[in-house]
Order: sequence, then C-alpha cells, then structure tokens
Amino acid sequence: MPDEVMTIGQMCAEFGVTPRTLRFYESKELIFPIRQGQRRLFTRACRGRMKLIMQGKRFGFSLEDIRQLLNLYNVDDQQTTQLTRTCEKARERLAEMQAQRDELSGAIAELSAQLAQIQNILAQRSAEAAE
Amino acid sequence: MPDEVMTIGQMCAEFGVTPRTLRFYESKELIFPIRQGQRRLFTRACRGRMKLIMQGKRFGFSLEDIRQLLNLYNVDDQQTTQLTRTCEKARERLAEMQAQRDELSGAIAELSAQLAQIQNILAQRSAEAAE
DNA sequence: CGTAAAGCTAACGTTTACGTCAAGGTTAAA
DNA sequence: TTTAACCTTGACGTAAACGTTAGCTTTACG
Repeated sequence: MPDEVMTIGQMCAEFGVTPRTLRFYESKELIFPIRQGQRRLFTRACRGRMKLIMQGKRFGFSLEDIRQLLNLYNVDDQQTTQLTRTCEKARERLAEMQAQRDELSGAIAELSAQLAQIQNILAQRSAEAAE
Repeated sequence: MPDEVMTIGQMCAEFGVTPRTLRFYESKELIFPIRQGQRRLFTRACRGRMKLIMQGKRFGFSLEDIRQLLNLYNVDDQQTTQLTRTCEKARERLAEMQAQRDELSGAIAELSAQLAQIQNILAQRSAEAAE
C-alpha cells in the first residue's frame, strides 16, 4: 500500500486537527485532496504538504507564508532561484524569531525581578506579623 | 506642577499610542481620566496606570488580566492576600513565558538546521555549476 | 471673525485561523 | 431497513485590540 489515500477522518487522527481545518486549508490552497464523488481523499502528497504546514506553523509562519513557500518547493525543485528565495524567507523569519526570543527573555528577567520584589515585601510582612 | 493633568494628545505623545487606544482603555476600565466638560484630562494616577499597562503588555498579559491586576494593586496595598494573588498570576505568566521561550528556542534550532541544509544544497549546486 | 487643529461619540471594519451550527447526502453494520 | 457514523456545502460566529470613518463641538490662533 504505497500510495494509499486517506479519508478526512483518518487525516484528522494522523495530524491532530479537525475536519474544518483540513477543509479550510484546502480552501486556502494549501492542500489539494482529490475527489471520489463528493468525498475528499488525501494522497501521500497531501500528507507531505501537511507535515510541512504543521512545521511552518511551529515556526510561526502565517498560512499565507506557508502557501507561498509550498509553491516555491513544488513548482520546480531544480530552480536555484526558488530555493534562494525560500532561504531568504527562512532567514527573515529566523531573525524575527530570535528578536522575539530576546524580547521574551528581557520580559522574563523583568517580571522575575518584580516578582522577587513582591515576594520580599510579603516576606517582610510575615516577619513583622510574627513579632 | 506636581499634579499637572494632560490632554489626550499629550498622553499619546508620552506613551506612543493613539487617542483611540486611550479611549479604548477607558472603555475597558483600565484608566479613569477625569472630565472637563466633555474633554478627558489625564492625571498623574492615569499616567502611573498607563506605565503599568504598557509593562503588562510587554509581559504578554491580556488587557483583561492587566485590569484585574491593576484592581488588586489599588484597592488596598496593605492586604497581603491581594499581593499573594498578584504573585500567583505573575508566576503563572512567568511559567508560560518560559515555556514559550523554550518552544521558540526549539523552533529556532529546527529552522536553523533546515536553513543550513538548504544552503548546503545551494552550495553543492554552485560547485557543480562551476565545473 | 473665521478657520484649522484637537476632541468627542457612535458604530462598523480588520485580521487570523479556525469553531459552530444547519441541513442534508451516503455508507456500513445490526 | 433503520439507524449510526461519517461526509458534504454554506454561512455566520469568535477572540483581541484596536483602526477607521462620519458627523459634530470646542478651542486656539492669526
């Protein structure tokens, strides 16, 4: 069963998403399930794209970003230009992510400090109360 | 001029926000500017709250979270119970932020690795092309 | 005195990524 | 055969944090 297709329900189980999500992705042209009558059937290619989509989401790409990246991937694997653009996108996103992480680290430090202060006050009060 | 009040425009300049934002915060009961006729006037207390609001946003608190925290602050500074609850909220948020940072770090590492792979391919191609 | 800048309220619009019905079609098991 | 499970399209709803008119009043300035 090398090219087994899957129903929408099986896909949902596989990727931990709802049917709505898969239909939504299709409507946004992220995946292209084939049809058996009215029913959707998801091929191996669909599953490959879904893996990339989920990965893209972990990276914080928007669905529109992901769509464009998927298009670059597929159209031609041999065109170096496309890969270069993918690289650029990835580098941009990477920079954003690092900036975001730095901000977050700063905020964590700040909040930690404030938390420590409050806890100092509380400690003082409980000491006073014990006198 | 110890208790000088400010117009909405001055507040906007001070905090780098739009009038809409300040009106929105008022509607959400985060700040309580006084009125001179119809006009809003922002007191020192307003500015203090705004500072805390901006800080809360950096920490990723929602406006509703911030509103509740501000209430805890103000109502009574002496009630230890309130401070304790503030602490709890802060610790929860801190944990979330750390988790978020860890996820982000993971994603950064992953994306870096993939980027490196693509760049390998590109390097290989340009080497082949040079032969 | 006239006009431009600044304020006001009210209320609809925006974005993203789906959730949540509603109403109906098909298929598989009992 | 009937019901239960799974599928379909269509379309409105949701959340957060404001943006964006529209239309009107007030204040400041030359």
